[in-house]
Amino acid sequence: MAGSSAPFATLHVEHSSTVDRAAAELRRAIFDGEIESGTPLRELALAESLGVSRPTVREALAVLVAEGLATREPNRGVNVATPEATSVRDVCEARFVLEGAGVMRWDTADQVSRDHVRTTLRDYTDSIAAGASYQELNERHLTFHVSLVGLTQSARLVAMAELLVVELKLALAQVDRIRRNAHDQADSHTELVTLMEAGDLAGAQEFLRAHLEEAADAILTALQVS
Amino acid sequence: MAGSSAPFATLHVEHSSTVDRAAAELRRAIFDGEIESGTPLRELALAESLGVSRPTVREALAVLVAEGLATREPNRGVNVATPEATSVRDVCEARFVLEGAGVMRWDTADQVSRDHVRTTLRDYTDSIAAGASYQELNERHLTFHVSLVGLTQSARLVAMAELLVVELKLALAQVDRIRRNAHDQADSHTELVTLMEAGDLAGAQEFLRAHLEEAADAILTALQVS
DNA sequence: CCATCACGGATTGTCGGACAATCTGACAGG
DNA sequence: CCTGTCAGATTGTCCGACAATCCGTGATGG
Repeated sequence: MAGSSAPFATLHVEHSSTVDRAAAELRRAIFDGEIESGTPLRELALAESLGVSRPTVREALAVLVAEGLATREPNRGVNVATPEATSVRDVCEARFVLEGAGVMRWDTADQVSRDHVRTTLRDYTDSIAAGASYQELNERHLTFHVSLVGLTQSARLVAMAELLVVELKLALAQVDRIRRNAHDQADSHTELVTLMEAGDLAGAQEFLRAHLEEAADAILTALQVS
Repeated sequence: MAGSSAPFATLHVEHSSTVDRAAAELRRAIFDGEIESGTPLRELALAESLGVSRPTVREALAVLVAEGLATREPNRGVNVATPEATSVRDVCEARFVLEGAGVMRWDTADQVSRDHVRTTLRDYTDSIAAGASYQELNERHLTFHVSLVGLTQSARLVAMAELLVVELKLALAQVDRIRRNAHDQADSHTELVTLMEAGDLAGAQEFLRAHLEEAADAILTALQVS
């Protein structure tokens, strides 16, 4: 009515359905450690706790299973997924493929994607400097890694990377002692971007490989201890 | 009871739930072209047609949406997804990242994965020689491409590749004139494996890139015509 | 004593029906 | 032309119910 050809492009209300809210609540409970890994998620009990009906709970559980946060065994219900050593390694390998592909495309990526990488890195380092909470640091850290995948310009690869990150957050929820490493990793990420800016993509990729393997090892040793 | 430590390893009954069967039936109908792209999938009508209840249909539709075969608009139901030009390009790009990563790991992959690539290639060429149906040729062709991703040794990357293939099959269902290219592509695949066996991984990757782009172009022109 | 079988409780898988909220489309009115 | 209203259709969510399946426990028989 008032003007340009595409007005209000940035406006939208979040149309959260009950299922979405239930799934979000379960996700939060898992990431916050309120529900231990391996816990069976009984439909009836959840329906009572969440104040929704059993069909709604079933749909929410289906979402969690699709995300890899929980596993369904036929006729035996849904349990919170337990991160295995093999799956941590697998996630690490998959992340290297996706993020490494992004790194190698630094030169051919568009300006927006590169700026996004710089922005997420600065957000991360700022959060460290501000002494943010463990939760927020993790969030920013992983957001930066996903932004690397964005350099491939492929929405589907980014979506896949986000799925991997969800699984990683599940593993991290088991071992929150990882928080100690947050500071050490900060410089590491800055150096990664510096390498890319300098045009040394192969070096950056090798750097990324080492970084991811180190992270996987840290998680694995922490998992073994607990 | 009778013998070795791991008997009956290859035995298993298919524990198909009603939801799985309903989803499979819908998938088949979509791939066979019985349901055109963009068709709304009404829950009540499907429940009657499939002879199952509406909640079951809802779950099956959720599966299809998660696979990317259909899209859900809140309060407006689910429609069969329509392959856009951008999504075809995106799938192509994502496939190149995944399959290319597999190609580059030919040397470091284990024997089983390499043999799997050889097997799927032979199955494909055999099917061509035997003059198999269009459906079967497509199936074998895409199975070969997924086996390339298997060279990364990452189960998650393979799962992602299979998701991409599902979306590609949706696009192919719209343009079955692609079948003409089946023969032309056969040699192309054999040459790809030959390059890898010879150790020219970079060449193989470049070959793959050209192959995928060519396929994407073929689909896109076919889509534009229709 | 040990292996097998039978049984009860608990949980899931599936079903039918029901109602409110929302969207679509058409129609009347300014 | 734009706005407001209404009826019909469809989805989102809920409730209650039942069969099928799985688990652990205890009885049975060799």
